[in-house]
Amino acid sequence: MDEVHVRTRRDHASEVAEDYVEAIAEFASNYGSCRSVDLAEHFAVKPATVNNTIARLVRDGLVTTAPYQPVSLTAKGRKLATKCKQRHEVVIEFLIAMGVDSGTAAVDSEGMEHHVSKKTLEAMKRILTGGWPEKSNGTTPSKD
Amino acid sequence: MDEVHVRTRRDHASEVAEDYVEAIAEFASNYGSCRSVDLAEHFAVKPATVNNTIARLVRDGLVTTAPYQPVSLTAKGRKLATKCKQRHEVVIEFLIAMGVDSGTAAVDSEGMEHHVSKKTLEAMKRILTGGWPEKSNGTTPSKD
DNA sequence: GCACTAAGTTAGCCCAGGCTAACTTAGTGC
DNA sequence: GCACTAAGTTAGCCTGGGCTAACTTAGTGC
Repeated sequence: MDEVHVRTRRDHASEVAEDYVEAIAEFASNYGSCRSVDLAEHFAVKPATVNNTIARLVRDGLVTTAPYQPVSLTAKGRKLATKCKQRHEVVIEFLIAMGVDSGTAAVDSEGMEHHVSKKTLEAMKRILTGGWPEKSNGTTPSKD
Repeated sequence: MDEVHVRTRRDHASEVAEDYVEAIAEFASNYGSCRSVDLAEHFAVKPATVNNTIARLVRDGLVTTAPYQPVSLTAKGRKLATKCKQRHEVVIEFLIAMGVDSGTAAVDSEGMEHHVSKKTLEAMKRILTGGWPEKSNGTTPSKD
């Protein structure tokens, strides 16, 4: 299955976009709006880099902005942000439940979340609410 | 903690290198040697791309090669390959133990493994051998 | 030993995502 | 209302990791 790597590369491409919309939503909800400088600080990158990235997000229909104006999410961007935030929270919670300290959980989840498929996410939720699967009760061989 | 993102970006940079040394070790052990065409097929990329990547690996002291010759790992490369392989195996095994089907586990692990820290890996091993942590038995606040 | 094929190489291109340096704009103080 | 500062923008550069197209090399058949 070399398609595996194709998929992984595809996930990769949208990572920064996902991180940005998530952060933008966070700033908007905490401070009413999200400025470039907020994002630059949050991601530890330079303002010019933020500008670059925002341009791509605009191109991809995830955010809107105007010169010297804060950025805001489109409906599409908001939807993605919500999805990412929920996924991120589940992953962190899961790591902590595994016994990982919260600092490590924060770092690891940041990288991992983008590669956690819907199915794996469901498994995490299942375990968080219902506990670890008793023995091998089937592994329900789903068709991919 | 915006250092989080710095770390994630750093992990990122070495992902391809890790995947390559792992694959090279695999081919070497299965077929005695590893050719460019093997890697191209395995990662679903073009031969020219493999060449590019190999050049970086040589630069970074992970592999050695000569024109029209198979590539082989340096000691450093072998060490990295071993580490990655073990980590990869633990992650897959863990996902499957979680109740994720093996196809999904293969894909997800491919992306996730590079972001799984030593501590999270230890937690996975602990759970695989000793079971899910009963209640919150401390979370042993390690000092990062 | 020559031709053909498969493998590998080289050059030149693209995009993502970083950077610096230099500039412009907006907002505040006085 | 002007000056200063903080924020944002623009241009130009770099690396990683992809690509195509055209070439070279190695190995095989006959």
